[in-house]
Amino acid sequence: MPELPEVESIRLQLTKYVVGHKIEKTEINYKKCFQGDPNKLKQAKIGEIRRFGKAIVIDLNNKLSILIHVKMTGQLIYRGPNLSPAPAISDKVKGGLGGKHTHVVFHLNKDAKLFFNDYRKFGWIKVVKTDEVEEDKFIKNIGPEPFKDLTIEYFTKTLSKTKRNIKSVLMDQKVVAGVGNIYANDALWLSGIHPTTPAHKLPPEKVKELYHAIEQVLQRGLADGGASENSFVTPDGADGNYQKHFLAYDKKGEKCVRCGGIFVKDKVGGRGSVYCPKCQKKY
DNA sequence: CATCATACCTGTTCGC
DNA sequence: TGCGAACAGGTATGAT
Repeated sequence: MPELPEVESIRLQLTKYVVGHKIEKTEINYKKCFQGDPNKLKQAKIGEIRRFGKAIVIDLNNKLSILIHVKMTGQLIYRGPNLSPAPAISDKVKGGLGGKHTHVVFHLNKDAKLFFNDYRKFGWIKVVKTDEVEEDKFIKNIGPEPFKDLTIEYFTKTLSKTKRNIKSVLMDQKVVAGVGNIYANDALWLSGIHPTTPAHKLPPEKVKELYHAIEQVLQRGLADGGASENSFVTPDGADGNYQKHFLAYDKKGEKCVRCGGIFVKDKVGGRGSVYCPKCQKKY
């Protein structure tokens, strides 16, 4: 569920469902994904839910916070009285809730539960002091947030300083927080830029177009509640909708609606990249 | 220092 | 159909 719109959808739903609940017990079935002392969470009340790039932060009323990164296939799913009627669990939740891919269960008061599922086991949860969230090694490395502190000036300056291909730069969390493979593919298509273009070769007007394209595709993803192409589900257990509106991602072999070219898929920066070779220009 | 390749896992899809 | 290879939305780490 990984990118900004997906994680923000998680944050919004968690804010609706788990804020105010108390953690009664933390059940850990896969120790490697959990850092910190789960016993310290006992009886803590859940306060604000924050997001830093693709990371979720759950603040508790005992000066501790729970940091969560779902990586590619992690899922946070709430079942309890704040969700009624609860939608059916999507079949993307492999093994269901409490099955072999459920690594952590936060047992909350009022018979509620928050499940952490992750069949690929890349995701992690850690307990840190709320005061020290911003100093956390992972959080500290996250760059400016789109719609907040990502400015065109900073973006232009950063791109001018690197020779890496623009696709890798977009997915670099230090450059822009929250952009991953789907939205990088779509933003590059929207701005008509070839993914292997060296970042520093982009003319200023193209950088500007790309900047706006990033915000546009993220905005669309947010409006759709994220993309459920693979394993993403929202905490109510349902799917998002952005997968119905992909611009380039997952369109290999299909016709480009802008120029009629055929989308191709290459590996760029170690990841699959879909683009239209006819109208996405390399600089 | 900057950049690239690989590893971490398991489930699904692709190609012969 | 069957079976192995390649791949999947991310990031840390080690190599170059």
